[in-house]
Amino acid sequence: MTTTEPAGPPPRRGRGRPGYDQAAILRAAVELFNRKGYDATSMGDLAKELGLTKPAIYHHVTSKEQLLGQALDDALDELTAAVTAASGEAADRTAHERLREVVRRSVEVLVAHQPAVTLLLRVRGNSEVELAALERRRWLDDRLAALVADAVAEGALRDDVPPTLVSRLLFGMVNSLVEWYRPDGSYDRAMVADAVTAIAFDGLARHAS
Amino acid sequence: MTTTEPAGPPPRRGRGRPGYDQAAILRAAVELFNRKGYDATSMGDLAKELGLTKPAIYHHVTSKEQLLGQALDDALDELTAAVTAASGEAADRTAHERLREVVRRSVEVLVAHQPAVTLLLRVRGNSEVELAALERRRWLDDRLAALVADAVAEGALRDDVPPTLVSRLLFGMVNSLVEWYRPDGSYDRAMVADAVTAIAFDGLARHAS
DNA sequence: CCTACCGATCGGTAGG
DNA sequence: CCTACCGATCGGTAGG
Repeated sequence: MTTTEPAGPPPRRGRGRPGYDQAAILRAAVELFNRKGYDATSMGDLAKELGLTKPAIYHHVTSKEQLLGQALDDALDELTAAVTAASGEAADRTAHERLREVVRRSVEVLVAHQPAVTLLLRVRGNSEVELAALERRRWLDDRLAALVADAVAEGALRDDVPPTLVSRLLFGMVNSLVEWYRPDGSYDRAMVADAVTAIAFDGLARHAS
Repeated sequence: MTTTEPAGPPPRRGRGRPGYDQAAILRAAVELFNRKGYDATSMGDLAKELGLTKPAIYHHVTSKEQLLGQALDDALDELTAAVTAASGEAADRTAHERLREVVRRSVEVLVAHQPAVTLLLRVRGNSEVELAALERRRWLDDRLAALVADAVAEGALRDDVPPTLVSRLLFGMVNSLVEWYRPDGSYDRAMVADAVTAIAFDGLARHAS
C-alpha cells in the first residue's frame, strides 16, 4: 500500500513546486470517474480538480485509459485475493463456511476499496482495457457460483432455487453496497458485513428462536 | 403502451421509404445506451444502428437528452405505479404483506421494463434530466424505506439491523437483476420473483422445516 | 541536466 | 430524409 494522505492540497516536496504523484492523480481520477462517469469526465475536468493544467497531468500519466485500467486492476486484485483466500484450500472447511467468509471478505473489500470497485462494477466493455477487466470479473463470478453450488450440494443451502441464481442475487446484494455506502456514514464496516451476512443467510424475517 | 414489434428491419409504411417512429428510435437508443453507456453512445452510433443518417434521427427526436429523459420517465412511471399500488391503502393489510408485494411487483417491473430501468439505475446526475430522475428515484427509495420501517415496527422483520440498511440491501438485491437478467434466459419472470422473495425473507440457509 | 510544469495547439469527433 | 457543414470540445502532445 502507498501512503494514504487525506485529500487536500498537494504536498510540498523539497523547495520545488507543489507536486502530485501518480497515486494521487489516480485517486482523484477514480473519484471523478465515479461521480460523473468515465466518458463524461474529461482530462480537463481532472486537471481542474487538481489545480493543474492538462499537460501537467500527462507528465505523470500516459493516458486516460491507463488510469481506468489501473483502478480496475486494483479492484480486481483485491477481489481476487478475497475470493482465493476464502475459497481455496478446501479440505478442512465446509463450502458453507467458505462461502460465508467470501461474503464477509467481499464486503470488506467493497468498503475498503469502494471507489475502484464501483468503477469495476460499471464497466461496459467499451475498450480493450474494459474487456480485459470483464474477463477477470467473469472468472471471479464463476468461482463464486461454484462455491454456492458446492454449498447447496453439501446440503447447507436451500435447493429450491438454482445455485447460479442464488449466486447472482447474493453477490448482487453485496455489490449494491457501492451505490450507497459512505465511509463517513452511520454504518461501520463490521456492522455492514454482519448485516449482509445475517440477511443473506437467515433472511429478513424475524427468527423463530 | 405503443405496439411492441420484435426488433428487425424498419416497417414499411405506405409507399414511402422505410420509416421509424419515435418509439422505435427510443427502443434502439435505450439498448445502445445500456450496451455502451449514455456518454459513450453518439447519435452517429444510433443512426448507424438504425441504418439512417444522423440528421434523419433529428427528424424524429429533438435531442439525445430527450431520448434519455423519456426512457427514465418510463422506468420511473412503472416503478412508481408498482410502489403506490402495493404500499398505498394500508388499513386492511400488514406492512409485511405490503412489503412482500412491493418486492414482487418491483421484480416484475424490472423484468418487463429492464432496458429503461437499467438506464435509470446508472444515472449519475450529469444534467437537469438526470437530476430530475434522481429526485423521483429518491422519493421511491424513501417510500420503500418507510415500508420496511413499518414492517420492523410491526414485529414482522428482524430488528437487529437498522431498517434503512435493510431497505438498501433488499432493494440492492432486487435492482441487481438488471445486471444479468435476460428475458430469453433460463429463468422466467415468476421464477425470479419467487427466488428473490424467498431468499430475501427466509434467507439462503436450508429451512428447519 | 533534472523535475515539474505552462501556453498553445494538434488531428478528430461530438451534438446539432 | 440527405449532403454539407457549424461552434465547441475531446484526448493527447508540441516546443520551451
